[in-house]
Amino acid sequence: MEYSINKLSQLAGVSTRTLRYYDEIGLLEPKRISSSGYRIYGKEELKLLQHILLYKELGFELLTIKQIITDPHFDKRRALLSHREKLLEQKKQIDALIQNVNKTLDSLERRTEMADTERFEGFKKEKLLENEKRYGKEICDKYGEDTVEKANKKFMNLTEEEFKEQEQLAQDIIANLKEAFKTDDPSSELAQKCAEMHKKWLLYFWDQYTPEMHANLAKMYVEDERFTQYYDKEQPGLAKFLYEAIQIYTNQKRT
Amino acid sequence: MEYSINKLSQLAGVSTRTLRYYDEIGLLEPKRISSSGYRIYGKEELKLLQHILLYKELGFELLTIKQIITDPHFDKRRALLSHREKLLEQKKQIDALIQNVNKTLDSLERRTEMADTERFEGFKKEKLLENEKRYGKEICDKYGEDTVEKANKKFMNLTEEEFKEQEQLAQDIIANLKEAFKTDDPSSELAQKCAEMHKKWLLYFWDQYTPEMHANLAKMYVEDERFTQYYDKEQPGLAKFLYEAIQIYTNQKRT
DNA sequence: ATACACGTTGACGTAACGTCAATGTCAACA
DNA sequence: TGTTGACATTGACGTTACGTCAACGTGTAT
Repeated sequence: MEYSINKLSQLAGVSTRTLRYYDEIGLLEPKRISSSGYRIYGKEELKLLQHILLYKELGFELLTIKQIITDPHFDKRRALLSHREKLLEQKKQIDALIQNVNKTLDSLERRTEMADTERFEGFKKEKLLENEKRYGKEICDKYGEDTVEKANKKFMNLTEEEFKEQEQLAQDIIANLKEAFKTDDPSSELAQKCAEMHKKWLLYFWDQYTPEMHANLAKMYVEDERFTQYYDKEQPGLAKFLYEAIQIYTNQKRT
Repeated sequence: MEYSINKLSQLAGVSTRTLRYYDEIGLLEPKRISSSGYRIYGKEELKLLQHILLYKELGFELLTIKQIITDPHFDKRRALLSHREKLLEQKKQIDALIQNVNKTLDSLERRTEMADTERFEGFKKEKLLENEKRYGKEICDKYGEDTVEKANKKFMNLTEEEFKEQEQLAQDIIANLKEAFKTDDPSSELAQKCAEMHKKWLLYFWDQYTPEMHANLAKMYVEDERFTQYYDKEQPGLAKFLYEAIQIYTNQKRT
């Protein structure tokens, strides 16, 4: 029994375009070509095609399928195992995305449903959520969940006034830092004042302070681009400058 | 503060190609273009870009993101909800794929680990698995799990000899059917003999037989391409011919 | 002779960029 | 002032697995 491209496509339930494509990439070639150039397939090709479709249903790429069916020594078990790993990985990613979407939905609902009196509390919660989404794991890993918990609690206890002070202070630090940056000397008086202001700012969120912790945080300012960016968007190099200023500042404190 | 394309890309952690692409599709255009044609971005663009990346992390398509950020009346909640649905759907699909891969792995292991004495049992199990993978749900839905269970059990009880008989019979049916097909008359003697042979064949798997069940199955031969294909691969139209022969055969039986 | 179904190759489009290539611009240094 | 090197531009191809034309050739029935 021989089949034209149309018949084979109907038997197997794929489009003729698909068969032509498989021919093109050498995945499934017709048994022979008729004098007028028509593709002619045989029973073998039908079987092969069914094999191909089986693997396709498992989500394999055509290139991989080609290897599987052309090389009979190909280790199918290994291929299946690694493929399963890939699928599990994908599943994990999708789960993470779903969680992420859920969080975003949460914060959205909070914002719309919040009464005016609760607005500030909701606002802070949202900031926390945002923060968690951006840095979540890393911070916990570095400082321990306990420390993070405490910081969050302190943050939630801020009054609206304190919050505004803190914001203002953050702005002042940047302004002074920009000035100090011109001197290009992180040990300059102004730069050291910035480091001190930065410490004061931290105490809005931390309930204990050690020079080590301060120096450690500063290191993150240059190592993690998400922090770097906060200062560098005002002036490239500002994050590193602050880092150096804080190193000098905390070294003096420790001696 | 103004940023060149390179600075912005570093601040936000994306490639310059990405920024050019976003410009190309009108997702994020620079604040202005310098006299020499350079793209120049401002702080606003940085913020917008961060928003874009936020949505991108959630797995939104760029086209959707464009709508979200350009139209402030866009219903973000609805977008998030429907997006979550999409993700859940994807997750379900991946789960199904994983199950499928697991089954395939199972049947593979059975084949390799099987001792010679168990070969035939393993072989039958594999056939069943294969079958289940191909038709699983539909058959159960049509006949009820109970009937399917019984049929599977009967199948597993076949001796090697019976199995071979059954295979031979299936081949004979096709051969006769091809002959009968030439007459183009499903009520012809030969065609009716085929219907009877088909009944006999069925009794290898079914422990009860009614003309209704037989006629019903025949209907599936023309309605479900996976069955059609089994006969049509020998001769287009064969499945339908058998269907008609069986209809006539069972109608006579019922009157 | 004509109609009509069926076949062919070739090309573009998809999503979101990566990766060249060819060429222009800018600041700094010898 | 010429040159170097970093940075910018546009343009184009490649990626995956086909869908969807277009332009054109074949086979068969009327």
